Amino acid sequence: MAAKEYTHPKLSQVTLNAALQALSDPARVTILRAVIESEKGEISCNEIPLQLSKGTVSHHFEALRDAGLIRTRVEGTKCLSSLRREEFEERFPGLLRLVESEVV
Amino acid sequence: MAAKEYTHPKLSQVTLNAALQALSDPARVTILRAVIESEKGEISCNEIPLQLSKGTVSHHFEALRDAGLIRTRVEGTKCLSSLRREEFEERFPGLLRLVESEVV
DNA sequence: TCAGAAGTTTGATTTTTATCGAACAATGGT
DNA sequence: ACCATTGTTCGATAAAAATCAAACTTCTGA
Repeated sequence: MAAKEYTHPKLSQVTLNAALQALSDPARVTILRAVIESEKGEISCNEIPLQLSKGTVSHHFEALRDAGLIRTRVEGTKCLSSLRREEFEERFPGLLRLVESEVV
Repeated sequence: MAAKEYTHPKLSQVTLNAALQALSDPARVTILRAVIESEKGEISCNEIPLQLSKGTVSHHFEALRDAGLIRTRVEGTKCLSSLRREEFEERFPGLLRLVESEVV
């Protein structure tokens, strides 16, 4: 779908707790990494390597959005998400790095 | 009580997910900050400024211990917990700083 | 104009986590 | 020896989060 206008919080409105909460779910970290590693810096919902229903994936994207981690824009019938790297980094320095560097 | 010997994981055994999970609960963050700010670097369970039952507080301490955030030792009839700052910092650089610096 | 694709939303279910109160165990002081 | 203090553990309950399936919306392309 589309015509949906996504809302993105200012990073100043995001609490550390909300950020940690969002990052403490393995599925969301997988999604976030997929976003980060996507070729064009943008990825659509159904490109995620997870065995989860559409609804669930949609919820996880919303959670990441609400935590200020990603931004989403509509493009035709799909919606593309990308990392809000600079803003998030400024708000919570070093946190993204942990998620990105962690191998285990 | 005592005679209980607490087990502390090696930091290498702690996953980022477990650490974030442990830190994503407000009560545990409150406890952790109390540990950090305690005069002698050690604090006992019932010195925590929270309206939670003994059992619940005990569980939270266990969670922090399992996440490699604190170490606990027995001293007479009480048990004293302190921050595993260096080890945790080495494993997850910058994470503690966020918890400590966050005002909101 | 119609079918298919892409997400969202809703309602229900399951799983996980937090919480409490009570029973229990070890210690220290009296 | 007691008993109060300090935590732990257990069983039950409640609250929160994840998940799915199905219905729905919007867009695109035939």
